[in-house]
Amino acid sequence: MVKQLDKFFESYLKKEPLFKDKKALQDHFSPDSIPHRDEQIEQIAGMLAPALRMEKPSNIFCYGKTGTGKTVVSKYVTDQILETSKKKQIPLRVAYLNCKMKRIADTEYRVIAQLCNLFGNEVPATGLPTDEVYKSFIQSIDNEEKLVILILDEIDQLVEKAGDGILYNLTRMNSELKNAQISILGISNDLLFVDNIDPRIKSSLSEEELIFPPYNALQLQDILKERVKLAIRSGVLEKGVIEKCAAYAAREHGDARRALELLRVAGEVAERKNQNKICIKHLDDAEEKIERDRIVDIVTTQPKQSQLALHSIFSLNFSDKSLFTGDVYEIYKNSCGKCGLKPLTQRRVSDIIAELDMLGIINAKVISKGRYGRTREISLAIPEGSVNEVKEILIDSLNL
DNA sequence: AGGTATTCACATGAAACTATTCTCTGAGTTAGG
DNA sequence: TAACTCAGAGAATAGTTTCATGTGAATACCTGT
Repeated sequence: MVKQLDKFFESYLKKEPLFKDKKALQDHFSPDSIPHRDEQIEQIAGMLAPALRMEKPSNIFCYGKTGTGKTVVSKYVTDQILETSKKKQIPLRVAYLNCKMKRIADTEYRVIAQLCNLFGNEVPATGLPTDEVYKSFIQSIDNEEKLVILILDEIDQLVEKAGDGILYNLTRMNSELKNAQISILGISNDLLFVDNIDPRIKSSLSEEELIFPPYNALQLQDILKERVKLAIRSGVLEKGVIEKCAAYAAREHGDARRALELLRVAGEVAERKNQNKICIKHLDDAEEKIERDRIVDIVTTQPKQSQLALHSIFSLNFSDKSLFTGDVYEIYKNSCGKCGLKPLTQRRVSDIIAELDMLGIINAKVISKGRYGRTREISLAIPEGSVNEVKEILIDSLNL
């Protein structure tokens, strides 16, 4: 056994790796060139350029679906402008904040606290009144004349969770600042986002708007080719893989991130299977694996109560009859005792079911059964193959 | 038959509560001068 | 007297509970032919 393993590792090392630099296919990689986004780059650059003359740039707002290059472009442009400003000794600062980061920057307090920390003013994670943190933030940037460009990524998530008060306060902050000035560059995945915020905020926040259209298959190919050059050893890719990969991703509203992930996972699959080529078949495997991983990840990270609710749904799903909230709640209540959880109210379970629907684990559609009331019709939304795996996870985690 | 009214079984919203984590403050305590 | 400790008051936040209100269409109930 040991000898075999020994051999395995040795042959692993001897083998030519498929990847040259896997980083180039990963999420946070910032490429040197961004194909098919010249227009947006130019526009943002133009909008931010006044900063180099110490004039406050307009607030900018970028929309576009996921994986259309909003973040990459923003980072790229701000990096460049930062470099220039350094050369010319212009006091310009850029702060990037992803508002989706759980427990880091997803509430008003935490966003401001993060900003404080970014500007070197340590602020505790809790215990302080919010306006105290604002004061601290103002103090930390207003000590000298400078411009601050604030990139708020996934700003829609933030507003959804914490309301639009932050945006109001941030836009208003400029009038309180004596020396420094803040410009906001908001990035949103939700195209309808601005319609739901206070018009006053809207007008001050999106003085300039920018739309990132989805990539089409050809453009995705260009992006992939670009990255493949950096990431994968030449000759490893079978012909047609890039095309297929781009086609897959184009089908899903032109998401470049998805395309890159798909290619990376395909490579990993091929590597694990000990093959020296990445071929089209691996793409299918990759797609499956990504989906499976996503589900497993979601399920394992759910809180116990949600897991139990999910388990109840699973145990009822055998019968082909449609499944309603009431049924699930009954089973749920009964199972609570078994694994020592305090049963929640139906109100809460109803919300949990809605959450599970949002996560794409189940389908829960609100229907009216006329005389027999209104409820959610629930069914599973995960592929047959994963059902058992998920069940195992649930049983394990709830020790049923 | 055709039209209106009921009614069910939850959905959906808002507000209030609970528990946890953490800061700040000031009273009381301690140790050293 | 300065330094330290420790309890209590406040905050932020997540996760719920409580209370109130909303809702779509299958039935029940009329109505007039």
